[in-house]
Amino acid sequence: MAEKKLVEAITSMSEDFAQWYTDVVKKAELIDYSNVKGCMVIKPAGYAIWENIQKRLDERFKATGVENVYMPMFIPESLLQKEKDHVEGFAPEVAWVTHGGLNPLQERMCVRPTSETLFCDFYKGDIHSYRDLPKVYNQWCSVVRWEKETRPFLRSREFLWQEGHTAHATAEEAEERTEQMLNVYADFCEEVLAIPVVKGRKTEKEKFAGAHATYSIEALMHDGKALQSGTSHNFGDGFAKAFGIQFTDKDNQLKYVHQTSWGVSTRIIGAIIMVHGDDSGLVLPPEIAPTQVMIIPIQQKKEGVLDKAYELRDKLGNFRVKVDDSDKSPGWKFSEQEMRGIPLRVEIGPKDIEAGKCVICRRDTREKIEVELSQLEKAVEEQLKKMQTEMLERAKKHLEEHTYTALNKEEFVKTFAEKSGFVKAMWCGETACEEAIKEDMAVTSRCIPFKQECLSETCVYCGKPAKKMVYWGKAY
RNA sequence: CGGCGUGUGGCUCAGCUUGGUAGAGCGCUACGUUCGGGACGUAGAGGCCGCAGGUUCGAAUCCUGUCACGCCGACCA
Repeated sequence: MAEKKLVEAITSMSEDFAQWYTDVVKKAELIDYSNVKGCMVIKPAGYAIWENIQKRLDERFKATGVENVYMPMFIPESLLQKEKDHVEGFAPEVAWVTHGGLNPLQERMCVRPTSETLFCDFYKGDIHSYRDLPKVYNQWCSVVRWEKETRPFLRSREFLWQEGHTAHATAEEAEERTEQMLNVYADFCEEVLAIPVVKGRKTEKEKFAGAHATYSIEALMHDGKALQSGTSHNFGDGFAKAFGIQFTDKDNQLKYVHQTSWGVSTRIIGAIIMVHGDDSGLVLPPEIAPTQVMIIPIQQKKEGVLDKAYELRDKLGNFRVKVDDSDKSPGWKFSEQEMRGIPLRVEIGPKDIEAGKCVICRRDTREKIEVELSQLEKAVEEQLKKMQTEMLERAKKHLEEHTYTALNKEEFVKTFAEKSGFVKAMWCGETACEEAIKEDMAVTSRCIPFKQECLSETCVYCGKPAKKMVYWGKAY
């Protein structure tokens, strides 16, 4: 695809990827910076994407029996401290509320960085019998983590997400749910967002504070950096024991529940931008695009042009379609549509009307096609479908082409020095070795993929006997 | 938390070295001509120069302090 730079205001990706990202986020009007450091205003164009993500994910959740609830946003300090690893993991980045109005609180409360403790506290009182299980709750909310370095969507001090929290009678059922939700995320990413992901398990070092096991989906951005795009945790009965969540089972024995939690955040919007975007701006997969088709009238003041544009809009009622009837020039509108990543553009002017045709143009390839007006609906449907499919294919190709293998330390170091992407390599399974790799190469383990391969018998870094194949990478 | 950088109309910035009536481009408003890849003309509106002290006859400019934001690291969804 020819990457002709059409919009001056957007820095090209190859020149400065970080600046490109910021430019796109701003020019596509997804967000604005706010007066609170690290907190962003999500503007209509950005929020509409999130609403679609919510809608499409929520329907997939519900299909697996999930019910939505809402928990308080404050967590008393004593509650946060109940699970040791958990509090150690989150304490450095929580925001504290110390006053109610003018009076100091008896006990300070943090603004939830995540809600495990609240769900546990609730489940303790709500679960008594095996008949009360499983609990498969989810909430859509915002959480606060006092990050030091922030970036729009990728890392902000307050962000929107969903967090599912479940309680089960058996360890097997909890494990099943953990994997089920990871698959829901992975399928959603591929089918709706056109983002291929690597599914796997996190190492001990990278797993969630308090979890027995953490699974994640890892996506590869255009610059070769990895982005953890969704996580699913199996808590075993660790939290249950810390919080005393017990039930009487069928065999009249008192048992602890087994829990899971899983989440996807607005960070995924960052993934959409960095996987699909180009030098002209955002490129949205048709499935998730708030506006799928923008109709741009040419010479709109000429009689009949706008009427025709509105007529086409009504005819395309099955799609999310808009007419840009502002009095900007057509060229302006083209650029605007491209920066915003609207998948399809329909150009309609006097010449077209006379010929009974119009021009449609795909955002990703910029391919222009002349279409008979009578065939427009069909053509739009076809092009949107095709675009969705090809976007996934392109992203898959990028992922494959930027996934390397390394058999020994020399190759490992060399690959990361010369390339950017995932490197598959064997690992001994020791945290000390993983830490040394990070220290030495600024590379972290992304996951231990479910699809294991045996590349060699020894650890790529320390040479000890290898236990697992791991995806390594530089991460956001 | 360390390193770097920036605060001047809505936006991007010039002016600061060497103190002397606040500037440009874009955007905005009105009217007209335009319209197939960011059109043009004419007229207009809009700024106690981040904040607080200080030096000076006089501070956007010099000094001190402070706040905020951005980028790069370490830490994290």
